[in-house]
Amino acid sequence: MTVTIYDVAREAGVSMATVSRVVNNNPNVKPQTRKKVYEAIERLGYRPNAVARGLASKKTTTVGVVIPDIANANFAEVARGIEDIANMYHYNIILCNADKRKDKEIRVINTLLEKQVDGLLFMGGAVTDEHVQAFNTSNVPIVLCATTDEKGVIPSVDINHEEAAFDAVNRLIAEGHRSIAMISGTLQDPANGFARYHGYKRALEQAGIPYREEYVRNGNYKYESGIEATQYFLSLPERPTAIFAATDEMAIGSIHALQDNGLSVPADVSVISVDNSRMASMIRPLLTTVAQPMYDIGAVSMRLLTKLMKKESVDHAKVILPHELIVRRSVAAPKA
Amino acid sequence: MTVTIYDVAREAGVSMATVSRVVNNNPNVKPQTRKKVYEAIERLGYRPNAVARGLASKKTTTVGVVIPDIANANFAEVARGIEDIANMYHYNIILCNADKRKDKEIRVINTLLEKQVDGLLFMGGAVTDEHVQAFNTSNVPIVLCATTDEKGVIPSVDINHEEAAFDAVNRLIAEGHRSIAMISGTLQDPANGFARYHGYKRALEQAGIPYREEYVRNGNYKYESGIEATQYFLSLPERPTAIFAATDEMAIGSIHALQDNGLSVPADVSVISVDNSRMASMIRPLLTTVAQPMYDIGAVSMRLLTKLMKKESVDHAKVILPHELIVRRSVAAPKA
DNA sequence: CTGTTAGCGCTTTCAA
DNA sequence: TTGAAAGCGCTAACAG
Repeated sequence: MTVTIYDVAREAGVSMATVSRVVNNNPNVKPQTRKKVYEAIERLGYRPNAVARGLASKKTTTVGVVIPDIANANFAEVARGIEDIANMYHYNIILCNADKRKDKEIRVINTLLEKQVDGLLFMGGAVTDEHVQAFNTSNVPIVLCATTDEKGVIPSVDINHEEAAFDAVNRLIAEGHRSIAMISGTLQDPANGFARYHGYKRALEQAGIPYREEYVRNGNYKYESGIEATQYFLSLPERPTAIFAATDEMAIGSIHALQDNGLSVPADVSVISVDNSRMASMIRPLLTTVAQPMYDIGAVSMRLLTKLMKKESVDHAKVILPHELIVRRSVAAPKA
Repeated sequence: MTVTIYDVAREAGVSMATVSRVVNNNPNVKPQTRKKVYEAIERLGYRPNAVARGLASKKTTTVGVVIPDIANANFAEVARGIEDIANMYHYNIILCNADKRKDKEIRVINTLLEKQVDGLLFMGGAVTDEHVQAFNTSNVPIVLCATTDEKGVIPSVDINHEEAAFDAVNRLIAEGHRSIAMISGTLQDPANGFARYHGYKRALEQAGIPYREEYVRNGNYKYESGIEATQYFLSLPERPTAIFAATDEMAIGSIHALQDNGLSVPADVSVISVDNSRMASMIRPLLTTVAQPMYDIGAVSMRLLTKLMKKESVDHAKVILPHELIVRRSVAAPKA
């Protein structure tokens, strides 16, 4: 039924070993022999069985990727970065959604390891001891992608979320704002949530602006929660002159809530966020936001993983990619 | 180093076969024996090797997915549908981006087949004879996802793009519009491009509205091309009262181009499209658009594939999922 | 209910 | 430069 390396060997009048050498581009084969083998392969329509190869060689040229949700634009962008570089190094990707749920994360880590992936790329929620423990049940290299572990023991590539938020809020302060509200993510989320909230607080502190409880509202990263939070801010006796949203989507919700209430952005209220998603340049006014290099996070972490898999030495196993403030039109000085 | 089924067998004082039975939940094992085996597994930290299992059983519980671009929101949504159902049936997904480029598509189909996937889900550009030929080099079931082959021989799940476009344009006509422009995709693309263009033409025809060359402008699905096309329409001596865009993104570009030119949507010009992406409800005015059930396309095609992989009989191997017009606020009657 | 025994298709020493 | 042979870790008859 299926043609194997053995069939090719017989057809070409050589041994299996030689066919194997040809298929794997081993230079120690006489050109003439090589030609014979190629012809036999062609004639028989031979296709190497990667599973058998994997068993024999203990390498699958496959890496596992655990991702919170591939339908999320940010993660999809990371995934694309991963795949492009993987491709370049002839690796394939097994993709598993885990929705930032610890049990699911642990489970997929294990099935990925069962599949004998050569390496693992992990994006998720907090990286707990339990995760680390799961990682340690095997020797395959791991890199954390767009997250870090608290202990800082696992290689990772990420941006500095705290600093990104800090920069965004500082921009508002530089413009003259003193009444700055924040639409945050869930504070349980270490990266998008907690760190950004802290950046906000630090910026306020540094500028000597008192922190006000009622100026912080938790959202769920989504458009609707941006609307909801903004409506709440508008109901306050003293409404903020600027709003910092932890994500573009919430910022857009905020802008629309403002506009739907007859307010103008940025004339009446300024809005800033972090992400720089496609949508940031697809609304009016164009959104000022801090760009996160999602594609690069994926690409760099995959590149790092290839090095780890080849046991190459790696100088810094913790890489922080730079973010950048993209100034567009949603921020202006507060009204006098 | 690594603990194998053999080690477990020895530790538990049974044969490999018995361990295998336990691991695979074969009911023919005395509960007591089962318990002994589980304990040995626990003690040794045994983790089955899926590669070895794959070689022996000729099943990898892995399916290959070729996708144009995971960073594209529509495809990412499909991918999520696929993954969820795959998960449910205990399959894993190997994901390959192929950018709708035939050479890349053929290449990844082959590497996926080398990896001995149990099934293949294909999303891409046109499905040519060359594709079919590549599919036929193996016996693994294939299903086309959000595409169809011209010959109609391969199982597939998709929506009726022509009809979706037809419905959208009809809505405009029902509203009283007679000057309807279209921002199309590239006509080489069978689904999003050509079919939607045809739906547009057919709707016009049926309503007895003459087709006008200058009212059709090719875009590339992106926001910017929606802007560009709309600016062109506005430069026409007789400008259209309504615009049909082949994608939401182009529609949003169109709306902004209109607004940036001081026109109001829908008071001055109506805009309609197809996709119903998240963004459709994240702009002002809210976009009227035909919803494509992307997640379901993924889910249903994966479900179909599981049946094919189990050699279950399948009544209809060509499934067309229903689309639906989502009426929001970007369409109104033309000015008198 | 359990064990024995062949492979699955390939890579990889080791010799020649 | 080539071949022989021993596995890689597991499943799947088959026998008992």
